[in-house]
Amino acid sequence: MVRTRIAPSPTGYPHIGTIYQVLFDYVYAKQHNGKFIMRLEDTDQARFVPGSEDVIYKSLEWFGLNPEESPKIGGPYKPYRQSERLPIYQKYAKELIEKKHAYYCFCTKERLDEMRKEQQAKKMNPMYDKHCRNLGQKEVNKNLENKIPFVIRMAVPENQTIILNDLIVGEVKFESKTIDDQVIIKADGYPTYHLAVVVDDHLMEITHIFRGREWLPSTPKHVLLYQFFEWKIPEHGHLPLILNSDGKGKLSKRFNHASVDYYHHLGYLPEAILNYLANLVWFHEGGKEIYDLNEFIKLFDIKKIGSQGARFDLQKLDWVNGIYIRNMKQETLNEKIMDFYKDKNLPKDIVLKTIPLIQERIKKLSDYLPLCEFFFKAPEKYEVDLANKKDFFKQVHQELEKVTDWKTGLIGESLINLAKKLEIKNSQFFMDMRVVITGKKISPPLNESMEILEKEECLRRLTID
RNA sequence: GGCCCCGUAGUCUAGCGGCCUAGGACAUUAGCUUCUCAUGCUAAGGACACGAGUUCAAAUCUCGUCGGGGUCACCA
Repeated sequence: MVRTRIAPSPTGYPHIGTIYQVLFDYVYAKQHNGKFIMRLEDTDQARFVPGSEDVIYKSLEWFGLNPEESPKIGGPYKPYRQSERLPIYQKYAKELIEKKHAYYCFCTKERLDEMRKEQQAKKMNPMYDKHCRNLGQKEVNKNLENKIPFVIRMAVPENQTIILNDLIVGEVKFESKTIDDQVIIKADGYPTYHLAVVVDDHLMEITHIFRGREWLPSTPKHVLLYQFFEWKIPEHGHLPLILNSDGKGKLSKRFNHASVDYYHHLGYLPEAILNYLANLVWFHEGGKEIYDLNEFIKLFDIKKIGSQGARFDLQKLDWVNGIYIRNMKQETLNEKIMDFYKDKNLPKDIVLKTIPLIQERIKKLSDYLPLCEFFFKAPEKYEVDLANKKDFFKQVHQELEKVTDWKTGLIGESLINLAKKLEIKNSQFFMDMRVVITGKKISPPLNESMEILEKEECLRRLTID
């Protein structure tokens, strides 16, 4: 039974990279009739941000990537919050100490800082000097009795080649001598990520670990821990990094488009974001680029995941999002727009009428109002100076008054006839009309818009002062 | 700096020794459609980082150089 997981930390608003990872966890699990679960990695008390846990659930729900087990809904492997599993980690850390695969370290922060400083001065790699690794049992006991603060470190073997067969990266080798004696239990008794992740993934019977490439360098530590415990190592798949659009570094919070929130507020569709994210690093043999989640579950082949980091391209996301909008049922788009502008109280019937006019003109929901505001209130200013065109509009007014059946076709007919009569080029004629009606040089089709606005309102807008 | 990963157009990629005159998509430019914009359709420009080697043949294999990224915490 395939089991995948997302293990976020409650440290703030979800990052788009988290969703990217969840996408592959979720899809892989679904594809193999497995389960996708969530575990909260809240072992860093210093970085804890209240409320983040809820926001994570909301985000996952928005994308439709709900876990089948989580801290909120529970499950057979509970608890799912690491802060509630402390005794478990303690137990396993003790086990490691007994097996001599870990040891107490009483070094002070000051000593470690100094040591690192010296190492750097000598251009050496900053690594723990294993000072406490060979402490005698007596001394250890004495320190423990005297309540000297300690951490527990893993005892990395001297000369061992650690081989990882990554589902995405392939075979990667590490030499154990380049690996630090990592802290696994902190002075506050909490485990570090490295211990907690290994223990929990094993206990929760996780079979496949998908995560960002930034984790690759710490994976040998995890492999070592699995070996210490004599546990089966789950499959690993290190996903290509998503880079900032300028290519400088991984997608970071410096850029607002790293946050899920950003897309929500701009009216991107979650299904389009997911499609874009999948397409960013994964290639469909048939060259298909547009596929929804269910289709992706059918098509996905892990072997086709790329190996380079990919820059996040907002323009392409816009393109994908535009396609999803164009393919949407009018009623659905109407609902989405109403929901997006729910605090504006737009009249739903009018919005529905405007949908056919704007469906192929907007790329995201937030494009709607800038394009359509004139339907709901008369323009307060014009993008073109109309001061010397009063007479012209008066003539149009007279002409349009005669139109009794206020329908697109008849409005257009009347307008074109007038243009001909006045010997004004259509382009000029309609541009002036467009500006007086909508206030802007760019708008949905004019005749259709005028029908929706209704005769009385249009005539009113033709009178300017 | 050590370790690890990676190098095809501005961006994401296809390519697995001859089918490559290097294919597709976004973006860009031009044209058509047209009352603006958008959609749609058509077309154009634009790439194998560099250098050696292996081979009858290299984007593709090897080595080196250069470049990019990740990571080196009692953070995850």
